[in-house]
Amino acid sequence: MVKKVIDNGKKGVRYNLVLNERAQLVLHSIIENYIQSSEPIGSRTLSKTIGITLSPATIRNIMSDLAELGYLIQNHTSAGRVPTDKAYRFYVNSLATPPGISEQIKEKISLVSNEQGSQVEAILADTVRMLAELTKFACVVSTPKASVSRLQRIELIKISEDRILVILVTKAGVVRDKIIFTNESHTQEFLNSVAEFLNDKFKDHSMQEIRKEIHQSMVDDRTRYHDLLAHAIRLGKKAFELNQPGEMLIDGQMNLLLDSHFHEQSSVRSLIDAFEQKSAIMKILDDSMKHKGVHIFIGIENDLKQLQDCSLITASYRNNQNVLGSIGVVGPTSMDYKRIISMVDYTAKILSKTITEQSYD
Amino acid sequence: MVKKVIDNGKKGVRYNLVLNERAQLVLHSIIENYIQSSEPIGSRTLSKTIGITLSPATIRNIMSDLAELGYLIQNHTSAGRVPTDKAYRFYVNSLATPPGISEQIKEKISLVSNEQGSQVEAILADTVRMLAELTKFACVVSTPKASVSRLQRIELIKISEDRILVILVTKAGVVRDKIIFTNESHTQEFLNSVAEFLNDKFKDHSMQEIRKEIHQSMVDDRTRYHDLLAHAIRLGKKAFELNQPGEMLIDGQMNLLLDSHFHEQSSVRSLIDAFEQKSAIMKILDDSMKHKGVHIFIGIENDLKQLQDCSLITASYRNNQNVLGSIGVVGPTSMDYKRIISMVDYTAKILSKTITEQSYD
DNA sequence: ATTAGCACTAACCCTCAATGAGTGCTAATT
DNA sequence: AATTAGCACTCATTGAGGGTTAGTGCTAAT
Repeated sequence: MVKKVIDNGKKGVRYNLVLNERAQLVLHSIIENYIQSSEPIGSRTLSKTIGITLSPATIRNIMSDLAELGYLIQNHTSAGRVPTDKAYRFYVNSLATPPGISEQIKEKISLVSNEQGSQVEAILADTVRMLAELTKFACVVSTPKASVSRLQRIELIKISEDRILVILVTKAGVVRDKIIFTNESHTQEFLNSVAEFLNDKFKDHSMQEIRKEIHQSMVDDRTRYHDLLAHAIRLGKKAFELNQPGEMLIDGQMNLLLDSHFHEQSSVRSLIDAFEQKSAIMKILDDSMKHKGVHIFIGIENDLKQLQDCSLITASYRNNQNVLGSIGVVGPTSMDYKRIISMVDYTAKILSKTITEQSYD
Repeated sequence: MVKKVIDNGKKGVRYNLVLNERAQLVLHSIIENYIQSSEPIGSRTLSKTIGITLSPATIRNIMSDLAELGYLIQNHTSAGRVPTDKAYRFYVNSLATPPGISEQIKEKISLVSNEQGSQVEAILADTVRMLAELTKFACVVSTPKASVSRLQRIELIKISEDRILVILVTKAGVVRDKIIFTNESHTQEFLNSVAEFLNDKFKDHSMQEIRKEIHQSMVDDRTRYHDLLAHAIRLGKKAFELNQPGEMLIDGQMNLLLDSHFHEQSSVRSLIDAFEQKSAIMKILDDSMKHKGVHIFIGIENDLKQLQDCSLITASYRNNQNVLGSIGVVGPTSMDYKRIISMVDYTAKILSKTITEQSYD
């Protein structure tokens, strides 16, 4: 029978990582209580709500040890204790991944964007809005990465003497348009042949590949002697240039401002800035695309300073070809992890399903 | 010499609309003070800041009358007075329209979206963001109305057996894409001829006109005997169907939440809802498109309940053909009208200029 | 018609004491 | 040896009392 909060099997080495079962139970209970109430948890309260019979005094001792180990902190001497980021990390690690989810919520998530023929962007917008409404936190989703998307079709439309509208349709169903400028004037017929050429050559290739291949062609001697080819390559280079830095949709930022956890903190302003700049959050979403399943970033685990009072729950979505992007929730570190994790996980799955059906294959 | 606050030239008829000059001056001064300080204005304070020499007692009398006429209210007996919506209406009506604007601000506004070849949506997004930053309030802009835009070009792209991607480019430079479903499968070549036909027939027509003409054609007997024509009309009907309900871009909502005027009120939640629904605000923007110049909606003048603690300043923007949409600022009723009006006015002008240059003509 | 004077009001701020939830420590109990 | 009861202590929170202040409305004097 284990007897101390810390029990690594060796005497003398006191501050180690392993908590005995009872300590784990206490910590678990404190965290769940705190998630519910958002108020510091005292030993008396806990001794009532915790399952087993344990006097306040005993709990105090355990809590004291947990505090020493960095799982809990006190705001002041005579206050209850509050979980630290380390505690939340312990908590989410101990959760079965992903936790269950009620049928009711499942249905709400599934009902989003069942309109036939919706564009991908619209699906994403609907999804992120739904998730924000459901979680009452801020939600973000990155649009399908241009570099990994495969070309379905390219169109070139002459809109003035020196401007050409380029339309790129990817297999994932994303339509991107941009305007490129030319020095020489082309007829629409000529542009059609160029587009046809590019379609033939690059259909099903990823944007990344296409850019590489175009670069290759440009150093290729043959290009210089073939008029259509030369023009196609020149225009193609401009058309496939990565100028879309990858978009991100945000919804429910307001929820954060109304949330009591942020309402009183001065960090609100900087949090907003983080959202407005987008790039930093985008980076987190990008990173999480590389891994499978749900990702969790708790407080200080976030590189970004402004997010160190928040937790991020992310999950990637995909079609049957590629991982396309990821979706995430930003909330206070004391969020209801079970609930949010399961929602994000399920939403990502439904989103993947919807987008796969929508893909042009 | 006028002797009473109210002076309409007739004795006995006391509560009328005309304020004498001194009363106007007092009211004006109260409003400008309040806009500056956001704190109730007392007679003592005012007697110091107001230009002419006037004892607090006299001012008290005038203020009392103004209160009776509904220009001022007191939160409690021993507090200073605060302007009502009616007062702000008086104030903005008395302003030279539009007030001047500093060169520094002009420059900031002009610097937005000077990137060559930006898409209209990008220009609008940049503009609304700039305006939000400048005003520190929430800003909205409606994207060019589809119905009045003139067709520059239509493209039909086959993306699967039963799906066609429609790309509409308007003269104003807006690119819209949507997917339509067909029962029968067409080759890309056929779609090209259909698109060519539609381009020939409808280029430079407004979407509204096009829909009408298509409707006409469908009841026309000839259509039935001409295969290409019949298909073109059938596909065209779907392609030009108005499914884009008119978009709206919002920025700086956060500014409102951080604004002290809203921070403490319970109306925050409903204000956010108003923004999320969009439709109500969209309607206001649409209405303001019909009139020229800057439009001002103060507090209760807004039909929408949730906006009755706000004022809206809007102005329409246009290219050299049509009024396209409008841009607006949403802030507290006690906003600095001079500043905001001039900013909105100037921004709308710059936006019109930029978009006109961008138009495909 | 204007102003000075005065009584009155209500918010705001400060202090102070009581309350209560919570702790840490020690000694008694199991 | 672990657990618990008891107790002294801490500190945020609350509410009452009192002074201060900015402001009003009314009346009488100018």
